[in-house]
Amino acid sequence: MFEALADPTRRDVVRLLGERPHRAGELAVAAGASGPAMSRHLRVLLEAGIVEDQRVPDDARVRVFRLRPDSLVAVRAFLDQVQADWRVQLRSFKRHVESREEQR
Amino acid sequence: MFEALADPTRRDVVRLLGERPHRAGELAVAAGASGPAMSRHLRVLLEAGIVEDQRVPDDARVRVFRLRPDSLVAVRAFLDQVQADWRVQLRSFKRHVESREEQR
DNA sequence: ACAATCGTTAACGCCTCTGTTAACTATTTA
DNA sequence: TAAATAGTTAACAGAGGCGTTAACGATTGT
Repeated sequence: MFEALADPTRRDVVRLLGERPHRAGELAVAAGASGPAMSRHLRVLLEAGIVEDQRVPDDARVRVFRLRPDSLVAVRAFLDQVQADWRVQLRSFKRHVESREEQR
Repeated sequence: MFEALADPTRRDVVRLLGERPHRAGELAVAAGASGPAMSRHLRVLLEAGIVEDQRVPDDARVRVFRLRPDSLVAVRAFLDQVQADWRVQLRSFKRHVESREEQR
């Protein structure tokens, strides 16, 4: 998940697929990567469940990739948990300061 | 940013620091990492701006690390942008389908 | 002064990730 | 049938990430 998004080229792909579905070759050009390189990036994203592919009926050579937006919830969940904990931490720190002030 | 969070040990550290500040040694034990390994993980997180450190006045040997929760906004911004684009995409797809249905 | 503690840095080896070139499969077109 | 197109796979090399052990610097306690 995070590992899959660690690569800048793959983040570009995710951004591009956020806008609209793309074919493999389009992604390679748009992201400035070679064919083979893009192919492996796409496999990583597929295995991470971040994208899905589909062959178009007209031309069975091309693969169209699209985003699976629900897949990013895991990343968001991580952030949510950390920041929720942080708020609890802040609250207890605030209590601590206030109790010290009462002692004056 | 994403690179810093790509490592599971570092994500553990971020989770732990979400709960409360920790000393370097505590983090090493809690995350099951050796001292030197943790030291370098912490440097990565520092350089990514995800954590900050502070030496305690009582004992100048220990370093206390705490989270900088505002630093994670960049990650959240990435997700927000992608998912906002996705919603636009969905909307235009819906229009497309509806216009096809009108043709029947 | 001496020993113990906290944490970092250095040097090494290993493994994984990434890109490139070349070859290959499958499909479409001339 | 032959050539062109879309994309993947294979084999190689380079670079960087990660962990370990050993040594080090700084601080604290006896």
